Amino acid sequence: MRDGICEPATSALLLAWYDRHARVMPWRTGPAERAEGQRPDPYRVWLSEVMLQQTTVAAVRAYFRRFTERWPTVADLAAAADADVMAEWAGLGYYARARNLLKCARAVVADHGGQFPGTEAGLRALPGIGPYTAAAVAAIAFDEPAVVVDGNVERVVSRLFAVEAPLPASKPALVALAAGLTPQQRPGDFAQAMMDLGATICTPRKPACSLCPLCAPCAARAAGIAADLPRKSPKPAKPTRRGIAYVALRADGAVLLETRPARGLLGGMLGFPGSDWSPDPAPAPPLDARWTPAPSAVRHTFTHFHLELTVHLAAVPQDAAPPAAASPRARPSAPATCRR
DNA sequence: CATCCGTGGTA
DNA sequence: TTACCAAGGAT
Repeated sequence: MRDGICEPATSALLLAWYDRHARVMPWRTGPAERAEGQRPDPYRVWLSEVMLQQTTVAAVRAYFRRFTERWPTVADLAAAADADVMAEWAGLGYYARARNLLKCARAVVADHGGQFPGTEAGLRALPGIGPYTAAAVAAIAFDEPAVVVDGNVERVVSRLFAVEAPLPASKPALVALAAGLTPQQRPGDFAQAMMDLGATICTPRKPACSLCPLCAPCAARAAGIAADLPRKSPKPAKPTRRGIAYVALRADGAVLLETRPARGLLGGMLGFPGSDWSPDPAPAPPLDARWTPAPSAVRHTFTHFHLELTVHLAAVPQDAAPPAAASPRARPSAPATCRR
């Protein structure tokens, strides 16, 4: 962060708006607490920022509450069993975040005496903390004037300065422009204000420019192209993969699940045994039984491909056991019933 | 640089 | 129904 090139007028406009319109969220400290000089808890800020990576506030709220109730401190989380954390994260997506969450908590306890590093560089060195999260935690929890750039900030800045070059190539230019806006005072509030603005007013489609505190200085608004920015380079189309999932039902209600390999797609999560996912999957039943295919397939779309799963069902006896190597790397789970 | 990695909401 | 989008990081 360099000093001397900020734009006080714009950041002041935004902070004044934030003081009136900041959204209330469980990981934020209220104005009253801050008036008494309290800083946000770095553990809660970090946890919320990791959960919020590519994930909406609405989806995160319940998960954040459950995590902080079950593991109130980073030391509590560091002492948790892997399977408990993965199970608590189930449904939130991007499961590498949960694996790195545990690694990070354990590194904070083992290498930093249970206290999060207070600098951007120190945070950046921890697992699962990249440029965005390091800057966000440094600014919000430690009052460091770090340059916080997420998807919201990219959008706000590209419009404010009418940057027409497409993402992702324009990212460095947008970061430089954001650096010029970032104030030395209240950098954490500024960062959250930019993100609140992007989430509620400077939205991807139909931005509410008439309500925007930065309407006056906004170049895209003046040029009538706010809704067209930021431009983005076209993305390749998603291919379709197919597969077979085997659901073995026991009379007592238990279902056969396996723990997936620790890395890769859905790594470390529980799942049904199944075939590979490819254009032409080979059948791979986990045990001998009278498998009956379900009439219609289950469709799901991941980040980069469509999946069409055919479900095969079978009732199995109480003492049924899959061969030790039913699946090359996955391992059978203890008998389980699904919660969701 | 590009690619891989979920899920739910929305137009 | 489809495509895009959301407080990204690791490799």
